[in-house]
Amino acid sequence: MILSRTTEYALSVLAFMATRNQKMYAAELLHQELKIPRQYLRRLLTDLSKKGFIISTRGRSGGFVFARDMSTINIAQIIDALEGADAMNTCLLGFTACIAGHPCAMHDLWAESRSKVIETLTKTTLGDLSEKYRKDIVTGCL
Amino acid sequence: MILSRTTEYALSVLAFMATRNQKMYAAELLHQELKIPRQYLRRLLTDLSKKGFIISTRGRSGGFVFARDMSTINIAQIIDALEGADAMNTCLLGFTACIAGHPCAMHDLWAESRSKVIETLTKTTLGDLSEKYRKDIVTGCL
DNA sequence: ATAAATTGCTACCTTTTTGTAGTAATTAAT
DNA sequence: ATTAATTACTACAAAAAGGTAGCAATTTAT
Repeated sequence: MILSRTTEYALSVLAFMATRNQKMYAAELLHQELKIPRQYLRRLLTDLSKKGFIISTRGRSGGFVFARDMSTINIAQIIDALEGADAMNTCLLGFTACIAGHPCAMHDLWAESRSKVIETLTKTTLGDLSEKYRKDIVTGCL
Repeated sequence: MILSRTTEYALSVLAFMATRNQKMYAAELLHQELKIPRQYLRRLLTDLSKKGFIISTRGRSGGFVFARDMSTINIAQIIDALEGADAMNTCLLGFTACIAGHPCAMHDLWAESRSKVIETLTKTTLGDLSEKYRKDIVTGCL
C-alpha cells in the first residue's frame, strides 16, 4: 500500500485544487500551502498538465486549472498516470509467471483484496472530495 | 499497491521455502531457482535472519531454515519487517496532518479498503501457502 | 591438516527518485 | 516599451534503492 512520494504529491495537489473553490492556482501558492519543494512541484504540475488533468496558463496571472470536470477524474486514474497503469496488477509474491491459470498461493485472496481497493479508488472522484469538503464532512488536513 | 522490489524478493524467497518441503535452503539454490541477483539475495537472507524469520547456518552443508513454525509467520509481518510497520498507515492523499479527528476527504473510504487488505495479509500465513501448494490448489509460479 | 562449501561483512558501483538552480518564454499591468 | 508574474525547460546534485565483487569466518568431508 505504498505510493511513491511523487504520486502522493500529485494527489495532494489535485485534492487541494478540488476542495478549495478557486479557479486558478499558481505553483507558488500550491508550494506554500502544501510545502512541496518548489521546483519539484513545478515539474510535477507541468507533468500533470501533459497528462491531461490540468491546463497551464503562462504569464502574469497564469497558473493551473482543471482540464475537465472534477467529477470525471477519479483517484485511480491519477495513480495510474503516475505509477503506471498496471502497477497494481503484479503478483504479490513477486512471481512473474503468476497468472490466473497458473496462480501463486496468494493469487485469489490477493486479487479479491486488490479489486476492492481499485473499486474504491475508481469510484471516488475529485468531485466527491470537493463535495465532502464543501459540506464540512472532512477537513483540508493542512 | 506497490511493494519495493526487495520486499517482493523477500516474499518470493519465504513463499518458495514454505512451499517446497525441504528443511534447509542454500542461497545459491534460491538464487538459481528464483533468479534473484546472487549477492543481493545473500544480503537479503542475512537480513531476514536478523529479523527472525529464518536461521542461518554457516559452513559446508549450511543454509537457511525457518526460525519458527510457518503457521506463525503471516504475510503482513513480512511486509512490515521490510517496509516499516506503518508504511500502510499513511494518508492516501499524502497529508501529514490527516488523522481520525481531522480527516482528509479520502480518510474513511481509504481506511476501510486498507483494513480489508491488512486483514487478508494478516490472516494468511506461510503455513497456509504451504498447504495450498501441497494440495495442488496452486502452483509455484516458476 | 586440508580442501570445499557455505554464510557474513565491507566497500564500491549503477540506476532511480527526489530536490535545486538558473534561464528562456509568455502574458498582463502599467 | 517596460516591468512583473508567471510557466517551461535544461542541467545538475543529493539521496535512496538495487546490484556486484571479493575476502573473511565457519563448518563439514576427506
